[in-house]
Amino acid sequence: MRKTAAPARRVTIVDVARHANVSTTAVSKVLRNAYGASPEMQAKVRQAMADLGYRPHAAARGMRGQTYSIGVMLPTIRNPFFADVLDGITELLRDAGYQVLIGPGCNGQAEEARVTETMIDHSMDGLILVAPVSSRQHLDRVAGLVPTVTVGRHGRSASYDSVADDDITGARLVVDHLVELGHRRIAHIDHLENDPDRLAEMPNAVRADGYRQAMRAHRLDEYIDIASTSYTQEGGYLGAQQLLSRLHRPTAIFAGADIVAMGALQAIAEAGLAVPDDVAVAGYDNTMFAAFAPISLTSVDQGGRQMGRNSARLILERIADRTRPATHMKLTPTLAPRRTTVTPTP
Amino acid sequence: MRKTAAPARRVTIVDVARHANVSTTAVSKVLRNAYGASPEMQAKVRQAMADLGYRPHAAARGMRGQTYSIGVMLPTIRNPFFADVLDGITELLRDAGYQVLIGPGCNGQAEEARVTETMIDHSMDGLILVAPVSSRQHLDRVAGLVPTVTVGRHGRSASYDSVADDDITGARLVVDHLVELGHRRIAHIDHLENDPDRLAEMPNAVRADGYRQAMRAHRLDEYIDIASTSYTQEGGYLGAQQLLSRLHRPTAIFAGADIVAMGALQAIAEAGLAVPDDVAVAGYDNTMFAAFAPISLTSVDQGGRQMGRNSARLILERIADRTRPATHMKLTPTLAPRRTTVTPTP
DNA sequence: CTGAAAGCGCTAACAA
DNA sequence: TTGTTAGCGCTTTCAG
Repeated sequence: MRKTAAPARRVTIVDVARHANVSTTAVSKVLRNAYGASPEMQAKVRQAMADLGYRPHAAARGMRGQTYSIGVMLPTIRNPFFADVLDGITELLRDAGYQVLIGPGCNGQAEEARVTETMIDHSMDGLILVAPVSSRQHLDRVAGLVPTVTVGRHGRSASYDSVADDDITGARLVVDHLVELGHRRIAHIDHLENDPDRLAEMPNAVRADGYRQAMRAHRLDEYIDIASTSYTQEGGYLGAQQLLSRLHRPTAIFAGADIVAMGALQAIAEAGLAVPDDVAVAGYDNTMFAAFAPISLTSVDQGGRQMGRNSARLILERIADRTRPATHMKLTPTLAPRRTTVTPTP
Repeated sequence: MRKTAAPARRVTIVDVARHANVSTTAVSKVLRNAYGASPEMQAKVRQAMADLGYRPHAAARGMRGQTYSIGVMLPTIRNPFFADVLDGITELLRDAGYQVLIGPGCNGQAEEARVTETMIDHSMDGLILVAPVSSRQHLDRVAGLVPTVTVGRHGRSASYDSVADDDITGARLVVDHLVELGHRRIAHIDHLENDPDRLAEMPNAVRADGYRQAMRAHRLDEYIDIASTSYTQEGGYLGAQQLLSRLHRPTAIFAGADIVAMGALQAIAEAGLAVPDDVAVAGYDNTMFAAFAPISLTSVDQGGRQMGRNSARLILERIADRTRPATHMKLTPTLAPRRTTVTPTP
């Protein structure tokens, strides 16, 4: 009764064609909804596909045409903000009949190159790169090989589309809010950045710039104080420790991301200080954890889900028309004030 | 000067072969470190590959041989526990020269089937399925097509390997701990499960069983109380609300996962109750957020990273030998007691 | 509207 | 040890 250990040959278009008494070309056409297949033929072929449980082999399709799959690179899956972005992406692509595969967390250019190459090697039809740290040169090379969209990053390249948040405004929202509450010693925790490209294009760098601009606008130049660590929980912890050990410690800390604020809160708690009375804290991204009651973190909402949806739309457009000029979207953030800056009035 | 919009043809083994004055077979052999290539030939070919910036086309390789890539399916990227598992997986596979692609969050069997099919369609060499909810039938079918390892799930199939946590022991650790602290009304928040397969195999169901067993062992049968919602933050929130509205409300809540405990803490805070004095809380997974000071959640550590590493090792073994008998590993968890159950003695 | 045939980049038999 | 050849499953000319 049982087949031998032979790994169960796949159903191919040849099988479908035979079953439906048509040519493989016909099957291929139906599969792609291509022009040149009568309704009867369509019906016959679809029936045969259903009967045989046929599934197109993406790898094989990729050798000549499209694979109908999109690669998404996320910097890390530990930052819940990226989950929001991903939700937006999959929501839209799923409905469009595209499959989504994710490249795993990466730190630095080498890792990113590995991930992008892997996706190209798998003949993905398009790439969505979330907050990539690679050089413009690398991004342009990738975009030359496959339609590409960046999310979060600010550069306006001619070879790929982008969706970004207006981080200057986002930082200003936080500083304005804190100043209004009476703070002057407002410090910032940043993701350390040296590369000149990234200094101009990465969201963290732009946020730091926005912070500086806003402080100056309030004539608080002398209180500008940035701890450069990294956009991780540990980075926030170490950054806050630095800031708290200043001769005059800040009364408010603006962390560049919610996950950074998490670490900062940890350091503040360990130092025996109270939030927001001793030190107020604000984050960025308005993730689930910011809204989480025991934390209740003031944060900037950049609409991650919407950014994801937009990037998906852009990649589909670019796949449809590779020659259309690059589109660059910039979304306006809003502030969600919570308990880490505002003491609730009873 | 510039090339036309032609999408830059890829470097293939034909190019490499021509450049090195050898056959394509020779190049293929070098690429695979296969037997039958002299050192000089190896050197020549490798040089040519470097000169031309050659990269193997995974999709094409997949049509005849291996793609050297593994698909990892995660139930969701919102649960930080899965990040630990993923870290263990990538750490090991990267060193083994394998690429890793991740299937995006899925809820329910239909979504899981989509993801597994997608990975099979991309000719992945192996699949690591983390806490899959699919039927055994589906898993066996998948495992028949491609080497497969499950993580977290308990069933001992003959067709795929598995790595699981001893969830019975884990639940007992929590109950013992709470009983020792004087608790009797210990309630549990579970992930609702109806399917008989999953009732026996899913970690959540086994944890609930372990909870019941441990309560009975302490002669606390009458206090057994389970709120069945889901393993999400919202599930924890709703589950805790249910439990807190009981006529006699529990003095301790054992949440089936840290992320569930997060939601429970939110509900408790909103109810104006204190942790751990009014209600003690324990979670499962010992994620970063359990260790996070403002939360400081008592939790069971099942060693996610180690589970990931083990699953990666198993998949490599199975790729190397498809006929070897299935291996099933079970790891023993430990308890990490923290402030949500134990008031620090000053 | 339909189908035969060539070929995508690679690997696996087989021959030399 | 090396090279020749025939596909893998699909799409794409190009005839019918």
